[in-house]
Amino acid sequence: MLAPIKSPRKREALGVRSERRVKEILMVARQVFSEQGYEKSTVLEIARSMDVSEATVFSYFTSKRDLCMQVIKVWYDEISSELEREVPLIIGTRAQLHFIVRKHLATLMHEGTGMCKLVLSEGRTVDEEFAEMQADLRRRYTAPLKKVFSTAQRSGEIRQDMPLPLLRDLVYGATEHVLWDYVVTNNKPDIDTTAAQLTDMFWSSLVPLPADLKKLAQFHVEVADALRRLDVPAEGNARIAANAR
Amino acid sequence: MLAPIKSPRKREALGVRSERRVKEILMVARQVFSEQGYEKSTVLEIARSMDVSEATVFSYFTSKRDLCMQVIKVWYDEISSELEREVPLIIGTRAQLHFIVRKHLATLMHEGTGMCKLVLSEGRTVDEEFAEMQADLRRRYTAPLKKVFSTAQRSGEIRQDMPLPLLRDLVYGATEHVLWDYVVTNNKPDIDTTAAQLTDMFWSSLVPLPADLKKLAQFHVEVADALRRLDVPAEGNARIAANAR
Amino acid sequence: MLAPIKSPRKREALGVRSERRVKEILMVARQVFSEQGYEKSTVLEIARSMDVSEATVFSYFTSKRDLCMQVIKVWYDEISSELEREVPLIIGTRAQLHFIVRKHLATLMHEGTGMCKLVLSEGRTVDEEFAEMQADLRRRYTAPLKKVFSTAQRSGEIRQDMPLPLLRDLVYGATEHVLWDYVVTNNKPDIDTTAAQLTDMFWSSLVPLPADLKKLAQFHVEVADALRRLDVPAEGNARIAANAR
Amino acid sequence: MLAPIKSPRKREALGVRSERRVKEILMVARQVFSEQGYEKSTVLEIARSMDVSEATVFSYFTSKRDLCMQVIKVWYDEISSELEREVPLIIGTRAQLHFIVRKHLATLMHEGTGMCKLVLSEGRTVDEEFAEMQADLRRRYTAPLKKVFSTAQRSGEIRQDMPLPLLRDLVYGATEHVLWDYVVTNNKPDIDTTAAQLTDMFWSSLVPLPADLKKLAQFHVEVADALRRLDVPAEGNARIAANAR
DNA sequence: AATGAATGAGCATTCATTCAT
DNA sequence: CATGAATGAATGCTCATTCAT
Repeated sequence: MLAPIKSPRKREALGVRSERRVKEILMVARQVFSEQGYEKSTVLEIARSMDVSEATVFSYFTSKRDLCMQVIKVWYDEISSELEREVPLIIGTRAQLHFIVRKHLATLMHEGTGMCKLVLSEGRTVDEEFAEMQADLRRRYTAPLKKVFSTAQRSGEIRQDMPLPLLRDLVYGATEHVLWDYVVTNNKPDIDTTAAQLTDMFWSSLVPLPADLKKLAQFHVEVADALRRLDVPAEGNARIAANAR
Repeated sequence: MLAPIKSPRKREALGVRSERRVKEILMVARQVFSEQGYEKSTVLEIARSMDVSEATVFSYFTSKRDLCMQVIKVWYDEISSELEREVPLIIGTRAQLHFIVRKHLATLMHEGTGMCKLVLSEGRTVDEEFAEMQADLRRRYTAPLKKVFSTAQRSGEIRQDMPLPLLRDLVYGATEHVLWDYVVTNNKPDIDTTAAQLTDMFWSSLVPLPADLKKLAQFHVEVADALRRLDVPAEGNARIAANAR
Repeated sequence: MLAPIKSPRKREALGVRSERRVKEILMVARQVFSEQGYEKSTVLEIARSMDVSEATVFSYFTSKRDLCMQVIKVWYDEISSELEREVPLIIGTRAQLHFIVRKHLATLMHEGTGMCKLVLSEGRTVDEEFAEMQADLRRRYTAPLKKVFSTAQRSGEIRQDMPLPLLRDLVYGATEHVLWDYVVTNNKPDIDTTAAQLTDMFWSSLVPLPADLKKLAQFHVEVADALRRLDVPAEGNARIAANAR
Repeated sequence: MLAPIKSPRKREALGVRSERRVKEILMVARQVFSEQGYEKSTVLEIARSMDVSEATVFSYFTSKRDLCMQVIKVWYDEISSELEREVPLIIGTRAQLHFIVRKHLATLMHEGTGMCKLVLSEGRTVDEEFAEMQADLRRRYTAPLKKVFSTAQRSGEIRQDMPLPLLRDLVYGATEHVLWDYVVTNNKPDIDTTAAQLTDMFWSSLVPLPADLKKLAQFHVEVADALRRLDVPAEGNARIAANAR
């Protein structure tokens, strides 16, 4: 099932000079793709941006899609490596979660809305052929968080009644939604604040609620509800609720 | 005398037959767009799928983009209407949240991965010109949840220290990430289970965690007392655990 | 060789009401064609301008080209009729020439650059099939001038050593070139002045120069030339030349 | 960041091979355009006529209109250059006029009715965007005649009571009307005869008609006298006819 | 190693024209 | 008589991709 990669003979014999070229092209391509999006970018434009002919680009990458995927791959590889190196240095599940969330936000926002779009949206469109590669990249990228979570689950630090993928969806979904908001509205949120708030909420979701507290909270909700139904302003309750964090 | 915008063929005063046609085209277009994505779909294919000429399609919609936007708009309008009608019938914030999450999951998964892709990914790509319309649709669509949350915040039922947009990002982000997982892996998760789990986690994030749990206990005692005075037997024993952050 | 006119059965049985319709359409079409030019005009626009469907237009005219040709024909017929009626009322060859030139200028400039363009340029483009009709219209249109000239030639009032068509080319060519200038630059020249000037020049060309005067003029030219070659400023000659009308 | 105008493929740094191609395309395009007219010609046909793909043509010219304009421009440039070089070599205003008229006739008739149509009719239609360029070409093309006339006017050799543009309209208008006749009737007139006749008529229009012919006679007498004093025998008998308006 | 040149395959969009009702 | 609806047939233009040099 592996995409039958048209083995580019040329790629084999790449010397040092060539490696540099590849990186150069990837850099420019990242720039162009993230500015215009995949469909609107043209190989010509990429080539021209580095004073090279289209043909040259095609001698290093088999296709436009290939090039785009490499761009995305580079991005994922970079941040994945960093995560793999840095996360283990953090102590404490919550702190690790916070670190990952913050990093995700920060990295994607760093280059403006461009990479956001590319990784979050365009990357998704670019064809089935690369679906597997995408999945692999994504898997590696989310592995650190997954590891954090599975360890924490095993130790009972976080709730065990939720499937791991769902926890991942919670974290990345919410975080990326924030990023997408940024893309659409172009309002750059404060990274630190947002990361803290997100982590806070995630943590609330993750932490195992002791049965009693849970019951208590539920009770609180129900009473408040009942009061509301009686048209009695539940001022008192509201005040109780208003002092968290 | 300014360049007279050549209005598309007819479009006004649609007869009954025409209305049917419009709907027919929208249906087929939804199908095609959701299967292939916007860029890879061609108007020709849409036309052929309904044994009609390309020109016919263009006599009902001014452009390919117009058509696609209408498709997306119809989808949003439908589900938005339903939400606006149904959510108020639900009693209780948590139940409303659950309803919305479940509905979101169910609706988008209902037609296979197609509409997921279209709404979640393509919908995001299709051009600046429609950005505003997209935003409007989205705004209306998320309005019910927003209202639920803002009401609940005002009453103190959910925490007030989180900005509304972030709460929305939490809910829609996580939910849509689950959906996207479905798109990528093609593993359809169980809707009810997932909705329940997500809601559970969201609720944990949303519920106000009183910093001073003693206050909560005190509240319990007082309410129990009050109830006793009303001859209503109160249940629930408040043993307080101290692990909330 | 006559263009096999697709006999429009409909046209035969046209009642009075229909005649009115035909005229109505022709009016609107003239408007549209002259504003936008043939290629850029659409039947749809013409139809809409009179709140009728495209199909209706086509039930009165076999094709867009037909319609355009009718528009041009109407224009030619109108002005031809007028010329045929009015020219004979004028007395004197020169006055008749002046009248025709002035009328040509005035009529074509009357409706702005639109009809100029249509009659002078678009009319020429619209297809070989109608070439003959065009030629006929043109022939009838130029007939009055031709008659004036042939009469004057026979009587010896104007020179007989020039072929009639060339005289016609002289008059219409120059006049229409003036009109075209107007189309291009959009500077409307004064009709009376221009007509007078053109007629003046035409008349000089037409009038038979008595051999002696001709020789004299030629002599004048040669002497002036010779003087110039000697670098002697021919002030005297210039002064002599400067007092004509 | 303004919408970056996607420059057409190459176009800069044309190699030797390319230059040849450009000329080749221009030649074929001239052929096609002049045979069919702008609107009816298709780039495809031009491409096929030279066994090249449509895309190739578009890689040398940004658009169909661009191509057509280049064709027209080349024609104008060629003849303009020739005129600029040749006219100054001619001695005598009348001879220069004759030369220009003859050249205009000859050049346009040389390639059959094709270039006539293109330059005389299509050239006028092809869009506002190129209006200015057209005007420039035309200006340069008519400049030699204009110069001849303005010099002759200043020296008093031709009448000064007519605006230069009108003189130009007279000459080019009549000449082009002759050409258009050729286009319509396909009867090729004899170039030399026609040029001579036209020039003759033009000259009659241009020559200053002294209001007081006596002055002219007097001038003749004086010059004759002067000549006699130089022992140069003067010919020409001044018998003055009185029919100049 | 680099590229100039060429192109195949598309693709959205327009409109005159037809015809059943 | 009028027309709503449908469409066939073009057409200009774009770009990823190939390949000889």
